[in-house]
Amino acid sequence: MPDRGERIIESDDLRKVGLKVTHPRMRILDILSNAPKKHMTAEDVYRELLEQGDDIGLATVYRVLNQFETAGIVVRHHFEGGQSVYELDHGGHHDHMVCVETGKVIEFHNDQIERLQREIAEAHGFELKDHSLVLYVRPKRSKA
Amino acid sequence: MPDRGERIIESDDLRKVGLKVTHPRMRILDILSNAPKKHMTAEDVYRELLEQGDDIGLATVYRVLNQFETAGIVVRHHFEGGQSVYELDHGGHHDHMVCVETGKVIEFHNDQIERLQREIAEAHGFELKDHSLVLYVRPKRSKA
DNA sequence: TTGGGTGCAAATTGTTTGCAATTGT
DNA sequence: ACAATTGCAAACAATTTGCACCCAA
Repeated sequence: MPDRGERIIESDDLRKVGLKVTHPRMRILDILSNAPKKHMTAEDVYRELLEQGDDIGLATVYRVLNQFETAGIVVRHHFEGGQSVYELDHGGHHDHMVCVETGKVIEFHNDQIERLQREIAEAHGFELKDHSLVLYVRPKRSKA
Repeated sequence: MPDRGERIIESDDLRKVGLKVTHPRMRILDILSNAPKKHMTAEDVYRELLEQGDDIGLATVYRVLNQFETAGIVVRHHFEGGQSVYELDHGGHHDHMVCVETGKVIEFHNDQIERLQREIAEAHGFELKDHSLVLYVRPKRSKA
């Protein structure tokens, strides 16, 4: 099976963006790559590190995540509820759907919506630089 | 000209939702109704109150805005950049476009996008409860 | 009168930063 | 060796909360 853009990020990717290959950075990359949840808060990552026996400070987690964001290795999202959530940036842009009951995050992409957004911005004399779309959903009731 | 849903919110609206008609609440409603910016942060409202000579605490502004949100009198948005912004809820739903250069906020509504969102949620076995769409734009360059 | 409302200061929450010690290269 | 990186604690920013006093109903 051809890998669908799920390329694993490794040491070279860090060097490439001018970041030294340190233990904390590699561990955080590993967590982000292998964790069951693709979208994690800084605290999530921190707790996971502790559980795996790594003694890395929360401040470092924040610093590293910021550097990764700047380097384009992770994307930061601001869903409702204060904390930022981070996810590895595998390239393909997508939007999110958050289940308000389970908290589960589903990714999706819709070309038509993307195009409409661009058109709307244009129509108002603007150029679309970026956007944020989050659908808050709940499981379709069987009959309730 | 028929008023296009720009109904002014008054004392009765507060009583209706079980909130006493107090000076701070009325003043904040007034600011929200007559301010040049329709989208304000708690600090924006607070500063405006001070400028108008009202001596109302910042904590009260936050408390009142929260009560208003719960009561459905205002809507709270989380654009990029920490602070929450509030705007009077005049009923009609709309999304936002934020100019990353001037900070200006433009409202828009697009039925097609609304419909697509509902369809996407359905297609994933969910029911759309709410959504948040913000376009980050910049003035279309003349030639730069 | 009286329970909700307010101001102020102190407490929280999420995140950033200063600095001395540590570590990749 | 030397600059980059980390850990820890202190600093921050936005928002919330405890409590004694105050005011709308």
